[in-house]
Amino acid sequence: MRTDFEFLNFFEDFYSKCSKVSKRSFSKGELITTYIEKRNQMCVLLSGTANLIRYDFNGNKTIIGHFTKDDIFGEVLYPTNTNNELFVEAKENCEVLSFIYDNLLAKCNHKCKFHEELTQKIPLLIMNNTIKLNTRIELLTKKNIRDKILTYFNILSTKNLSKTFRLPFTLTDLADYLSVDRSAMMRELSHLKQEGIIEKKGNKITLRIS
Amino acid sequence: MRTDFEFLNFFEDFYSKCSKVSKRSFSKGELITTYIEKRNQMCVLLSGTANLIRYDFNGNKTIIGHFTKDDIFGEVLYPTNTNNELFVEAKENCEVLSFIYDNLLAKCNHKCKFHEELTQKIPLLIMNNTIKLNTRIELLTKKNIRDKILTYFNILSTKNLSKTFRLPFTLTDLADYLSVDRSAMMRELSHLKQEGIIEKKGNKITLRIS
DNA sequence: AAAAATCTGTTGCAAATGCAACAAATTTAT
DNA sequence: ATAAATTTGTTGCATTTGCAACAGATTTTT
Repeated sequence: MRTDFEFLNFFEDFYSKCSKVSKRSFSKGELITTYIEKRNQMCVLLSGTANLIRYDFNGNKTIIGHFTKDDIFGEVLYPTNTNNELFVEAKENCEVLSFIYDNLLAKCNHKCKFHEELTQKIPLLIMNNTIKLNTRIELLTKKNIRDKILTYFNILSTKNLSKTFRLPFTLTDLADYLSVDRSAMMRELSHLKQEGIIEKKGNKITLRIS
Repeated sequence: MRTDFEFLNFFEDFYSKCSKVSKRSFSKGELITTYIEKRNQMCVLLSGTANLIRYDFNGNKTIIGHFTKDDIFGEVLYPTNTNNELFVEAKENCEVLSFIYDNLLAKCNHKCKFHEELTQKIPLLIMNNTIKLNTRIELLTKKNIRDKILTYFNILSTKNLSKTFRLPFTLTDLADYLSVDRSAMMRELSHLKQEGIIEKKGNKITLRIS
């Protein structure tokens, strides 16, 4: 459970007072929203985890995004010029705030405090989202699996101020996140272990060489 | 030259009136900024093009980002937890607006109109940036070069409302953008031409099959 | 507590990709 | 107008990767 951004907690208290924002709960496996309709929807994930999933023409499933607390998603953040079908699916039970972005920016007829605060916080939310996207791009642009893994581990290590850290993903999800074949990633992890570059016990990793 | 976002033109008129924002010009090849210092800098590219470049431990150069008019960049948008050296380099002559993000949000002591408008427009700028990043991620998560190329061409085709469109990159830059080896991409382009899926004359591409 | 589902770990093999190196074409600088 | 630099296009080869198919371990559900 992440605790680095607590600023969203006020949602709990105020959400019911604003007519332009709705809060809903979803059970594991449920469809939260699609990116098919063009309506400028934006969502904020208050709790739980969810995946942004793409099914391409061959029916291949890819996890393009993985959302946790305080993450934003919704078709307003996504270009409409791709022909894919995009779905957001609850991976665990979720609470989700959703609204139409343009409506939110227009002034709320109730002048509610919640509305005002949410509007103010949106840039920060988008900013955090941007940082996440940039991180992901940095990883995805690495040319081989080894570099993707090591770069990602370095990021976790730096974040945790320690050479030892806990993986926030299952290995299956990690392969999706790095957009590589799982077995190929496992093979590379084995090599890294054999070469003494990393140690791995359960989901605890230790970097032996920076 | 892009014309889809004209809202930044007002910068020309007002920038000199706000002490918190500076405007500078850079010649082709010049270093615009680095992402090394932590100071929450944000920049807006008013004209020209620039690249975000990473040099990794091996000295390999990768273009992680390509900026055109109205794009934003700066270390405030980028996580500080990677050990890379990141530079923004002018690819053509550029005009760049730069400011410290936190300072901008604090009220300008001159209450200038420019400051107010810029602050208001920032969410939109970040939003457009997010859309670009999401597009890039969608491309980068494709498993092979052919899919990356075809998806990218589909996006251009949809944007242009035509099966024929002009490549906004040189092929060398396109390979960087898709993060694949240039010669491997050229090989795949040849196959696509041979199979009649695309036609290519200069930088004009025509899709024969959607 | 048992059954079902998911995740981890491994391997052989075919296909895709990156790398290196080069020549021709095109663009930019002098 | 010529020289220099960059881009395009191609190929052979070694390496990396994805795919398929398992078995065992772990987690979740009933």
